[in-house]
Amino acid sequence: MNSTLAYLTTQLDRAIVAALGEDYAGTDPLLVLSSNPKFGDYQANMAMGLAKKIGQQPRAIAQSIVDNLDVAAVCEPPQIAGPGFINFTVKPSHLATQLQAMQADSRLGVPVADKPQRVIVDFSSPNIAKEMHVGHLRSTILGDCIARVLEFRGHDVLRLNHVGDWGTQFGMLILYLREAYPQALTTADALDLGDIVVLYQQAKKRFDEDPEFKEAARQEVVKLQAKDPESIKAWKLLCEQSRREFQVIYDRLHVNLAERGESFYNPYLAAVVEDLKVTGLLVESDGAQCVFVPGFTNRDGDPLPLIVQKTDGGYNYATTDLAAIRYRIQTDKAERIIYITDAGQADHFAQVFQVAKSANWIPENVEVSHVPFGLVLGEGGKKIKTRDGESVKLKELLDEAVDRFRNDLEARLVTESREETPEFIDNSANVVGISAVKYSDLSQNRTSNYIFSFDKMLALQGNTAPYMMYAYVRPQGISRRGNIDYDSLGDNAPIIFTGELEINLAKHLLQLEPIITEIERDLLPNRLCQYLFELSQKFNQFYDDKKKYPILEAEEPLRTSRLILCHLTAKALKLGLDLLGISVLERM
RNA sequence: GGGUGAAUAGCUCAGUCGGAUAGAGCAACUGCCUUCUAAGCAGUCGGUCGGGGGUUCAAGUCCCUCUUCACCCGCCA
Repeated sequence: MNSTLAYLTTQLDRAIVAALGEDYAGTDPLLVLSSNPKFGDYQANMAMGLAKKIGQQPRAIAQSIVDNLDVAAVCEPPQIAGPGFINFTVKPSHLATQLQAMQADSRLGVPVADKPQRVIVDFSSPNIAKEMHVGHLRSTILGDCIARVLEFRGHDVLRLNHVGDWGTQFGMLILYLREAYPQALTTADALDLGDIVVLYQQAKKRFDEDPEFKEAARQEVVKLQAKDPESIKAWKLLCEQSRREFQVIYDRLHVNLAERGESFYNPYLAAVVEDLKVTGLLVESDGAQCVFVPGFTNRDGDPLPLIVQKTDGGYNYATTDLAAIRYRIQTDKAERIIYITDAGQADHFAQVFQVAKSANWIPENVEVSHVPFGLVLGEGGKKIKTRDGESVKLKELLDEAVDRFRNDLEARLVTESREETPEFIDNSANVVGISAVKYSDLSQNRTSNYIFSFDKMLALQGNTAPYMMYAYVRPQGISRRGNIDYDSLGDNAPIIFTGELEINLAKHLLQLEPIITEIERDLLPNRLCQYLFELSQKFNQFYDDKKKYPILEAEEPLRTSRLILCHLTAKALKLGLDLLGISVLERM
């Protein structure tokens, strides 16, 4: 908790006891950030709720609490307003003290978690023998951001890529390749991944239409599961080729994660079914081994099973997910497991978690959560597709963002008569293009569907990556222009406020810590984006009023004070963007 | 049919534990560069928070109901 908030909570608790008696000790003061700056910085809302209980007017209750309240070390005298709100305004002297502490702290006042946890973030998870497409974007970007926030807070994070590298799909692909292009099964890189994807689609069509092919594909899966050397060799070739292609994308996105695909859990699948049998949860239904848990029904209203072993003896993804939960808890010692997949899988995960709980596989101290996200849609809210109706490849989407920004930049350089090297243009386009794609996704509440728009994400104004990156470039420009080494400004220089815009900026800087701990809990990166956007706006307002707030031209000690505000803003923006997985540029 | 989620300004979206007069950005219009990058800033315009009921001192937020949309619903993942 933010130290100001903690202080006010403590003092309010004392005042409540002094005013209303020991019975009211521990009453939640309902202390929150003010809804409107004109009401100050914080407001306590408990007086209205206490009114009926105590039988007094809420304003009278608020008054008696304020009469017993001592917050003079931090705040101006509290004000009672409206029906009984208690409003607090933080003293500039306290802001200055806190900013100095922030300046002296390499973590900008964001402490390491009290109890670091072993956390697994399961994200990205593309399928082998398919190309990464727009559908993998959100999981990859959100997962990376969430992992970064947890890592920054000192948690021991294991980032896992649960790739689809097993199952029915491989039977049909291997079978089809044997007919259509047998070299692909024995020779590395005999086909481009793109061709394999096309062949996969043909195989899938055949699988759906031709019962004989379907049965033969099942036999191929059996061979693969039985570790038939030829099948295993083909499987490994396909996985290796896909893995290299995925890595190209991850490198471009600066995303790190460890591949641990579905096949990893194969040795543990039989035990899952066996243990479910022992616990008495396993039921045979239409030849399949199932678990029924309450609350899940099918379209006829009958109980919906979680099938853990198919009629043909094979296992499916539910079995793999159960085995993965067990492995992650028992072997990886995870205390928090986070699955970042689309909202369409919510029912599946709810069911899998429920089964795991029923089987007592999830101890009290372990939290398992599905972090769902909405679909990526094209403009107009329709499914995003190419002209041919195919899903858009991630590579092409990133290329287009980079190209569009490069064109914008080059046009701007011409109109501004600026000369920049090809390396500068190239690097800027790459960093801004990729950042724009990431930021536009992260800046929306992940739970809703997201309309993908190059024009909006690359816009130079508004809540976009370019705007934020530009806000960072400005304080960096000041340090260059003034030959200032921000790091040698020292930790003890006085912070002086001469106006409202400076104070607004200072107050916002100090909200970094509560925002980050909030995201650690709620896993909603858009809150961080909102914070950074507002920080950028507040800095720009301060920066823009050159007459009232000169920086390099100011007299000491004001000059150093303002340079510290610039430095803190730059550091907060850089840290915040880094937690989003976005790099900054020193010059744009 | 059942389940889940959504519906807020012309468009794209925020809205924290229920708190004061519902906020941004875009678009449209108006101002501001001799001076740290104007990729910026200031301002104007724009709302029955899908409809109806309820709970509450207080509802965009909680409950019920209706409408519309999206996604999911036995051996794919």
